Amino acid sequence: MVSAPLTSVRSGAPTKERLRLWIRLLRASRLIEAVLRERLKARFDTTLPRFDVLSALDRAPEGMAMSDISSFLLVSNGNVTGIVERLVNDGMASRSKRDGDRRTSIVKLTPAGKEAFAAMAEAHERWVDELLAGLPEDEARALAATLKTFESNWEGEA
Amino acid sequence: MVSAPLTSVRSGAPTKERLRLWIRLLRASRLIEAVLRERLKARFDTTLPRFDVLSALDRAPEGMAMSDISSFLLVSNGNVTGIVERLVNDGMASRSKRDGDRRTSIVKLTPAGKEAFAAMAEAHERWVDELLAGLPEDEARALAATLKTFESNWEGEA
DNA sequence: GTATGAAATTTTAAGGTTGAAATATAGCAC
DNA sequence: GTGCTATATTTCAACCTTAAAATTTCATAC
Repeated sequence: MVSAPLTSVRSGAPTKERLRLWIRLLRASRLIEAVLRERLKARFDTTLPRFDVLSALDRAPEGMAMSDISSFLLVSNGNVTGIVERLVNDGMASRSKRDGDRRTSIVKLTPAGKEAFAAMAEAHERWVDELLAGLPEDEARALAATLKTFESNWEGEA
Repeated sequence: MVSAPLTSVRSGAPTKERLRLWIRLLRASRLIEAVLRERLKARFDTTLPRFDVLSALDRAPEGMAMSDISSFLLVSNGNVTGIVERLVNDGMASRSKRDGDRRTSIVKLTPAGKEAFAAMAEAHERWVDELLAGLPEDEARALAATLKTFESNWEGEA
C-alpha cells in the first residue's frame, strides 16, 4: 500500500476530492437522465417520472400502495398522487381500495400498462447499455459495488 | 488478466450489469441531492437550483451570459430565466446588457451574493464531505476518474 | 361509543423543468 | 438598406417536485 499523503491523516479522501466526485456523479446522472428523458418523449410520448412509476408497479403484480411507490422512488407522497392520476387517465394503471382499510389505495398496472411498459423497458435497457458502453467491465463492476455500499450505509438516514 | 466470460465477447460489462449500475448511480444521486436540498432550505432558506447558479456565477467574476449558465448547468434556457430572476429579486445577482450586443444579458454576483455564496459553499462542501465519508480515498479517486472519462466521452452528444 | 392520536392520502402554494413558440437583435448577402 | 438567417433570450403550457396543511379512515384507551 501507498503511504498516506501529508495533507490528510483523517479517514478517507481529502475534502476537495469528495466534492469533485460528487460534482461528477451529479453531472453524469444529469447527462444520462437528459438523454433518457428525451428519448422516452420522442419514441413513447411519455416522461421519466411516469416510466419510473410504471417500472415500480411492474415489479409488484399484486399492486402497491401510494406510499410504497413514493418511498421506493425516493420522491414525496404528493408527487406520486399526480403521476398516478395521469397514468390512470391514460389507461396504464388502475386504483382500488384495499379490503378492510379504506385509507389505502392499491395501484396496479392494467394489461395495456404492462404491455406499454414492456416495450419501454426493452428500449430503456438498450439505451442505458449504449450510454454506458464506454465503461470497461471492471470499472462498471467496481462503480456498482461502491455505490451499493454507499446506498446501504444511508438506508433511512436521509 | 482474467479471461472474458462466455456470456459476452463485446466490450464492457453485459447489459444487466450496466442497467444495475445506472439505477444505483441514480439512487445515490437522489439520496445525496435530497439531503443537500433539505439542508440548504433549513439553514440558508434557498434551493439547490439557486445554489447551482450562484456557484456557476462565482467562478466567473466578469459575469456569464444566460446561455453560458444553462449550458454549464445542463439545464434549459427558459429554466435559467426564472432562477436568475429570483436571484436578482433577492439581491444576489445583477443583470446588465453587454456593450455592442443588446441580445446578451450579463449576469454577475452582487457583493451580497458573493458573501452569501461563500457561506453556503463552505457548508455545502462540509456536507458533501460528510455524506461521502464512507468512501475510502482510493475508491473516491477511482470513481471520480471513471466518471470524468465518461463525461468527456459524451461531450456535446446529448 | 367517544375521544384521541396515528396512518394514508390528497390538496395547496411555491418553485423548478422542459420543449416549443415568440421576440428582439445581429450579421450578412445583395 | 432590404431581406434572410442565425443568435440570445423570454414566454408559455404542461408537467414535476417539495413541504406543509387538510382530509379521511383506522385503532385504541377509556
